[in-house]
Amino acid sequence: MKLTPVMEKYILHWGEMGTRWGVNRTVAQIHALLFLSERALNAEEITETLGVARSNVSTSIKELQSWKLVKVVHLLGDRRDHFETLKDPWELFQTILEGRKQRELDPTMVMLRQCVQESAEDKNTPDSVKERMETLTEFMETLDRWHQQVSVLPKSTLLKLIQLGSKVQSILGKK
Amino acid sequence: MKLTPVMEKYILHWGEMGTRWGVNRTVAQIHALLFLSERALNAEEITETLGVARSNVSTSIKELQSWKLVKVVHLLGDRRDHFETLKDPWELFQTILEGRKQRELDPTMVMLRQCVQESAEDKNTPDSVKERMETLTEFMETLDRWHQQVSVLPKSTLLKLIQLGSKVQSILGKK
DNA sequence: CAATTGTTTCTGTATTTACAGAAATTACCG
DNA sequence: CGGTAATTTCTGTAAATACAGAAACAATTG
Repeated sequence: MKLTPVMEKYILHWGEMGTRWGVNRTVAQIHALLFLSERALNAEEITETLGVARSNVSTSIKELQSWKLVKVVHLLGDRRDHFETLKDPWELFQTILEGRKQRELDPTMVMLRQCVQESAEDKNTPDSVKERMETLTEFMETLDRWHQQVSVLPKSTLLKLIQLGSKVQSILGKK
Repeated sequence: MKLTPVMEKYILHWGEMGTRWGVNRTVAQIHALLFLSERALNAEEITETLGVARSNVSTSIKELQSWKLVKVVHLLGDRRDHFETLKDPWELFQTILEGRKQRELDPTMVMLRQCVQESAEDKNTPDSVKERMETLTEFMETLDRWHQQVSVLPKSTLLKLIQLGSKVQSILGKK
């Protein structure tokens, strides 16, 4: 696939940011490429366009699939896998948020619950520590419940909520 | 500072997760330690408790300060800096969110605006690509405005909003 | 204005992560 | 059931990151 300078700029930047987002450069670059591409691309095309090893593309796509950001499609008369990504920014955002929650929050919530449990019958751990762990656990669980409920709302509702901005305050006040 | 097994577990886990959160182990461990600690700790105490090099503590604290997660306090009759962190989960969450936005979103928004500008008078870049970049830019700017407005709302309002969960839908409907 | 105490920056090493190229595996076709 | 195309896994190397210990720097006090 041929890239114009702007496209190249976009892909390179996305790649740089990838490391900050918790994925490696190639993973992020592939995502950027697929995001800009009008059609699904096969591994070979990705390899050539980005100038990375074929194996690297394979591994990176698996990673993107684990994030549910890329899916396979097939074209009639072509044996090769073709890949495409979500094009809608909102869906993209939700998917990434979900992935990050799973990787960055869920394990901690498990650990916190264990800590709260274990510390219950623990005479040595100061009460202040126990309390702090409990407060944090509860906060994260509240946040989690909120996320669960909100994530299933229709996109239009969420968009409305976001457009509302700080005006939610008045609406909440009335409640 | 003496650690009980639960505290150790918490700190070690926090350290492991740190890498996923975009900071290194020591940075995250120090944050965990300060979060559990009842009083502000000096660098020496942190060094001993965590068993890391003094210099490492110094660098890590600077990093935590750049996140606005740690601040210095002084005790009467003690020349040494003492460090403490936010204890309120909600404030913690907001601060981390703010830091991540700055590091992970703001640079991309700058880049996107440039791309949109540059592609305006660009004959080679396909329209579909331009449109996709524009849509993404607008989405991120909407999200950004929302964040700006919401971040200044009082904690109580936000907590109310979160407790509400999917019930916002009915309230929005009425609007 | 030495001596002491506290803090930061520098330097080299160890660890981790990313990735290319080769080898192996799998799927498909005549 | 060979043969070929497509994909994945393996292996070694390169690059990036984390960190200890040393050196340098700064501030405070008698």
